[in-house]
Amino acid sequence: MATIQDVAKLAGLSRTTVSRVINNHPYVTEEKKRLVSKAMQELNYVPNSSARRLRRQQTETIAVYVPRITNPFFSHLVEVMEKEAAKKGYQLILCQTRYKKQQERNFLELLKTKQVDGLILTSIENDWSEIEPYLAYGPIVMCNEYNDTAQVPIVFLDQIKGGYIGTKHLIEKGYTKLGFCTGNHKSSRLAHDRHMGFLKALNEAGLQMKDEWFFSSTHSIQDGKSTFEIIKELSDPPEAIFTGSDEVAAGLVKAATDEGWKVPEDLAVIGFDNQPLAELMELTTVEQPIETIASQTMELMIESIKSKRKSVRKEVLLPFNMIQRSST
Amino acid sequence: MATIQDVAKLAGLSRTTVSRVINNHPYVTEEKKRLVSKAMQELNYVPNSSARRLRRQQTETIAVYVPRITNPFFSHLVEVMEKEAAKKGYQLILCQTRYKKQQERNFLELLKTKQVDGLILTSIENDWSEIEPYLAYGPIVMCNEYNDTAQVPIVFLDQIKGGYIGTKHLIEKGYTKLGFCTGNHKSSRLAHDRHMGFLKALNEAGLQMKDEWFFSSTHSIQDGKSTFEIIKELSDPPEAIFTGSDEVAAGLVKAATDEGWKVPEDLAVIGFDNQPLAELMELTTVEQPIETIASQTMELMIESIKSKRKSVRKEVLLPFNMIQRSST
DNA sequence: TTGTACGCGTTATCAC
DNA sequence: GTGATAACGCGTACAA
Repeated sequence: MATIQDVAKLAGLSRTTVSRVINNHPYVTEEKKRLVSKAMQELNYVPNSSARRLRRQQTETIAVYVPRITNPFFSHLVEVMEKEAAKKGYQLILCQTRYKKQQERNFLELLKTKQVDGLILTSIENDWSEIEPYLAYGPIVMCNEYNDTAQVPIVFLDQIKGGYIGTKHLIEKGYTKLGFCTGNHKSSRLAHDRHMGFLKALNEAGLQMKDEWFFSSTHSIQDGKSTFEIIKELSDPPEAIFTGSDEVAAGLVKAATDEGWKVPEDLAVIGFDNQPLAELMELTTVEQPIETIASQTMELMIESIKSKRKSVRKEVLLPFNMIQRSST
Repeated sequence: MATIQDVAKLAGLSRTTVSRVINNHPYVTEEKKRLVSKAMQELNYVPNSSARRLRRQQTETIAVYVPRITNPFFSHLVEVMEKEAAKKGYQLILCQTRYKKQQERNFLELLKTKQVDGLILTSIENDWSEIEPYLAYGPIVMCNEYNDTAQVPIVFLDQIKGGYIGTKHLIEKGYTKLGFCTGNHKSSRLAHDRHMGFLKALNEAGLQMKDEWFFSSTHSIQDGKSTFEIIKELSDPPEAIFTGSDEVAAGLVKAATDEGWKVPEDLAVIGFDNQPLAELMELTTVEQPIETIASQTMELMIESIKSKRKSVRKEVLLPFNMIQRSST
């Protein structure tokens, strides 16, 4: 492995000059530049990045926390982030917290041990108070998570609005008996907000909702199918369902059509996320602007790294899109 | 930021001793160990990983190349790899080649500049001759890609067999008119092999195939739907279709049932991968043992890093599973 | 415009 | 058992 020293020797110059050429410093004669370049080529030289990191005290690497990369929402987020990061010369380290507090805490050490310049959190398992101290070691940006007090940039969606516009859409289509499916209702701020939006739209329209039209702990395709099994037994079933997820919506539609129900005539369904599934099942869905969230987040991250200022709170609120297909 | 020097000073010992404690070297008195630990805690000290990397000449980081992380096959692969890597104290850098030669070549510099200890390739865009020279800088392991000559560990599936068992299944179910969908037929070894397996099963059963039952450049759900549009116009349509992808299979089934065809009575379809889509549409599919591929690959990678021997060829061949559902 | 010399934070080597 | 000291490879203040 050739070092900068070897290049210097071959070029008959000092290490300093070689370093200057590598880093495009001014005050180097064209002639010496050529000499250095030639020597570098000849020796197949590349700067050693570990040494650079130590010297410059930065790594050009960013850690991204996701619960699991197989979740299409997060993989899409990461896809765009990696692209944006690469464009600006940064690498991405993938950290899957697997919804575990301990796992998340382990990864925090990356920032402390200077293995990365910053942290992007797309989901948070621990209390903010656990994470806050690490701000001392480098910037943190939150993405798609919300916290009232954290003094960091936050890029997020107004999930109340998301619930609202989806529900409003159903109401405008003329449905009056609306059902609601949600995931982990109690713990998640996100699920809670969507529910608020749902209720707000209901209130505005003066609609009532039956308790038996509320379904919690629905996450998967299978959950959607099971939910339909319950619905079809109801004496007074809902006409339309707001689901917080395309998976659940897809399961509902599949089970319903298998049973001979017509969608949307017998049962309308609206999903969330606009995943490939939604296209397949022709689901109307509330689309989250994933590409924008991701690129904005990355931009704020790199900005924070470069500015080296104290972290400050900054909220970036992004809008949703309704994608209408044939399920409503 | 506290350094090892600060700890030494506070503990009233030398850097050497502190380093010994950190790295669990023998020959340190219990008493001094305690002293050092106390000082470390007090200063909230963590070893600087850049300095460590420079000194030890290794990074405990592995780069994983995938075309795009949003492809469920690759995200599943990466999910498991990250998990295995973390278990053994390694980080993963995500590199999306986006099916571009240039992009792939850019990432190769990671190995050369010592930013990672090794490379895992789950797809290859460039000729092997482009990549081979980088073996001088660190180990490379291939995963789900095949190459005849590369002197590296290769973990892969016998795609000929994959095509064969899927087709055999259709034949055993009694179908005799078999169609075939493939992606990028000409360039990809993988697609080519599956086709070979398909033909082998056909031959063994003494079956003939019509040219019009062969569909190339099919990748997406939409392609599956379009393929059905062609099939339904044929005067002599196939009874069953082998597709190289659950997406295509799902699109086919969706379009067919929408048109009032019964699956599998009017048209049987078999997918590939066992993605969530396959469960939703109740697709029979050929499952690739993704978790095994991923963990075996990671194991070989870490082994290669640790052994520091010259890279040698080693083939690990893994079997498929048939998952039978109601589409056949 | 170029070179000298020092430091980034660790760990390995060798003395004691 | 413990402690100087010298690398690891690079960048930069300062001097020339």
